[in-house]
Amino acid sequence: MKVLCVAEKPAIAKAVAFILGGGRVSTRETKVGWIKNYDFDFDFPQFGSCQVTMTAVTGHITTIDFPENYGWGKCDNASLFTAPLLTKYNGKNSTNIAKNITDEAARSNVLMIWTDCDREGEFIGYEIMEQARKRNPNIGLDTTHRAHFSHLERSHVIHAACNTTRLDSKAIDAVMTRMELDLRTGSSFTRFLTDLFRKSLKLDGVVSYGGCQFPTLGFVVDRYKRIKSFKPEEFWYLNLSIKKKSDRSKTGTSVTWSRGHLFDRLAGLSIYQRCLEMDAEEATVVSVETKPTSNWAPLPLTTVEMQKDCARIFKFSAKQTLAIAEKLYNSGFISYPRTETDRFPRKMELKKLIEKQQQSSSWGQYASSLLNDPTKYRQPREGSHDDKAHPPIHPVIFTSGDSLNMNERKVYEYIVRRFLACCSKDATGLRTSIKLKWGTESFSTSGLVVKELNYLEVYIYNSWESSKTKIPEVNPGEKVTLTSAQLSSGKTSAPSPLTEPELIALMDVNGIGTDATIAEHIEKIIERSYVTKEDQGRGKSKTKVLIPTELGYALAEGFGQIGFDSMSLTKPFLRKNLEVKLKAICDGESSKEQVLHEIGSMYREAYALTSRSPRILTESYQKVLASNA
DNA sequence: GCAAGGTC
Repeated sequence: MKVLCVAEKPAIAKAVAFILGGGRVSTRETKVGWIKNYDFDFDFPQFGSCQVTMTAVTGHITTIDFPENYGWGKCDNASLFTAPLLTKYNGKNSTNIAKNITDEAARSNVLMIWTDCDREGEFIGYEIMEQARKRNPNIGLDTTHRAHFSHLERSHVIHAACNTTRLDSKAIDAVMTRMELDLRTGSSFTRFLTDLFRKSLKLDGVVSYGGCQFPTLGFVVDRYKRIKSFKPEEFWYLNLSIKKKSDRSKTGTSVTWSRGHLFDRLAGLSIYQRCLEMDAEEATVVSVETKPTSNWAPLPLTTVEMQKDCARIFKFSAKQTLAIAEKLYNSGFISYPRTETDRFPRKMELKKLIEKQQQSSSWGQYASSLLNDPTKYRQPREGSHDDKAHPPIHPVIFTSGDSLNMNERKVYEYIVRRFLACCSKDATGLRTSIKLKWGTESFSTSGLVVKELNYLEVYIYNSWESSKTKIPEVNPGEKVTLTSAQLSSGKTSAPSPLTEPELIALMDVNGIGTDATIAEHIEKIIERSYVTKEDQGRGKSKTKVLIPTELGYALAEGFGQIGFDSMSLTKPFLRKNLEVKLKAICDGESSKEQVLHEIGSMYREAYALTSRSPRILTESYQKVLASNA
């Protein structure tokens, strides 16, 4: 028997081949430099002793498009909602990648899919099968084997090889549905918008619509509008400071009013006067409580967390961070950088990874202490996300960083420190809380004493410090002197423009894009001149913020005025709705045809509305220009 | 010249 195994990426093919081949693997080159064919023997319980070839693709092999006669300007845009679709190779290497599969499959009896165990992986498996059956008619959905694995631990991989199932046709249908809807809606609206803004407003460049681009823009515009419409409000609060009676110093400890802020000055004033009348000199300690507290070590690292942190710590864009992480991955220094998983598989040998970091002159000692001191190490916390395809991001081998540039070194160091931190105990401290009563009002203050830094010793990006000003040592029932008691006022301040980490977080929770694409969508709306990135603040507090351009603002406002059942294209609901329906397909609760019809007709209606009243969009733009003039 | 999803 001859078995052809195909993985989603070359690194997986190599790793699986060397595990199954037990080290006896011969390598053949292909026409595509980075893809190799690995030959070895393996005993599958399903087929007995087999000759195996393991190879890979690099993600999707094919993509969908419209036929020639539906090109830009050659047809009515609305016809794109019903136009026929064709499948074509995705980029110039795909032809050779596909041919390698076809050739190898022609000489094999069995096809076994080793793509990532997620929705897209299932579809890539289907694409591989389609190439394989071209010269091997025995291969089909009901004969193709599917290995299920989520990491590359040896016994897990062998178990996957021996316990194959079939490709999941529901997941394949869900991906087909997504692809078709994205293409039809994206092309129709993009052609319409581009032509409209070119003709009536002489605007250059492409004005694109994409189901992820627009909600991303919407988040930026939303924040901008909140800032624009912000009106500061005055508020009042009791501003109280106290000190122990025996304390001779003049300064007191400021305590926080339980009512927070009052927006009614007279109400504040009457409370203030009542308290003054009751006691203008002292307040009473109600309770003093000292409790152990902890500052939690971080969860295992996901792509989105890495991007948010690198933006916060190093001011890198999400795209820059991912590009650097990809380079570190391709050099073998870190694990696969695109993952949603924030829990390590229980069986994974984390201590072996820590061992490799002992040679570092910066964090090596800490790594050693985790291994040698049993009170230091702990199994990482487990988050609630698991993409069933990749483990959390972690360092694979140590590098001194000699072959890396400065930014690559920073990201590598961050990934190592994050990994060591999540294998560490939480930081611990003692928090003392004091509750006081002055007149009718309650106040509180608290102080922190850090006891053990633990993970913070290695995770230098977070700080948790003992309170600078010591809180007074008082007892319940004790009277304390008021060093000041005033009714103070302040003004609410406007929200800040959206930062990239905030945008990433919004996209993540609203299901806009994936770990691999969030950075691209942000980049895309900048490239389209819908938003710009601007520096805000100076020195250490300098951050980059996202501001909508006139065009971006006008698009969001214009589409907001066109009511599609209150489902504006710039809001995340439509995309979320699509995701929910795709999941329904995967769960067998809906079908490809049903979802294509439901969502497709919604977009067709939206397109009809928009194309019937193009002036809403152009006038929205002119209005923005006029108001900024 | 259009989308979003993989990956190099």
